[in-house]
Amino acid sequence: MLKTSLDIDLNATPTDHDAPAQYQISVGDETVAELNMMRLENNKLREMLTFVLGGNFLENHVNWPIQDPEFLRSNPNKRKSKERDYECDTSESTEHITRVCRRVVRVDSSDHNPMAVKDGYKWRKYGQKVTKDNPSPRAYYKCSFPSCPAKKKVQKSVDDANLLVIAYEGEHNHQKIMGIEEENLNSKLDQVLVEKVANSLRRNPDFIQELVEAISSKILECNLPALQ
DNA sequence: CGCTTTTGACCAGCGC
DNA sequence: GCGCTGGTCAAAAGCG
Repeated sequence: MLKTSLDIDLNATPTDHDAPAQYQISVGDETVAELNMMRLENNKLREMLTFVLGGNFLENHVNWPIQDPEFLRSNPNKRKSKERDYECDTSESTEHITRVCRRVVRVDSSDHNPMAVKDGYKWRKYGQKVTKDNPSPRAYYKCSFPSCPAKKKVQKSVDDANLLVIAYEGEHNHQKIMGIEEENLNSKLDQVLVEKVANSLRRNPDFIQELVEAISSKILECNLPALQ
């Protein structure tokens, strides 16, 4: 039976890809040399993929909301009993309730400016306070748009200084001010980056050759048991 | 000059 | 009532 899927284990060491004892077959010296060459090329390809997929290459281009233990701890708003915390809840209620939507944003350790986190709106800082449960000061922002009630609170996470905890309160009564252009620009920059890398790899005959040989050797490797 | 940031003072809710 | 705490105000300073 032929295998049609191709699985590449990037975490595996080169020896992991050596054929298990039950799959080993006797071949001539010339074929053994070719297989060794393929293994070397496979290793090269594996290193290239590890470089592209690993580290901060992709991570630095993404800010993603994640679950943070700090969010899961209850943090009741003691001041105003009518306000209730929502985790991005969009449910309707007849009672006027200020909606609070929290998110955690991972920021680069070299850039701790909360305003570096672009969310599409223009904010004006109106206060800062050191809270009891967190040594990092909490900053208070209001939306700069006239008569817009939206606010946000920004504070570093207790557990990880590279995490910013942002609590949005209230809803914007206007369209995004400046973020649309920036988000489009970032998206276009990412697309351009991906296209450049892809074009660069496509133009590199060595890469194409290595890719073809790696895939063919992998297919060969997978088919060997079936041929037995 | 206009806008933003900083920062101390003030206000209000809650627990004891 | 009092103290603690979080949230807001507003004047001064900073910046482009």
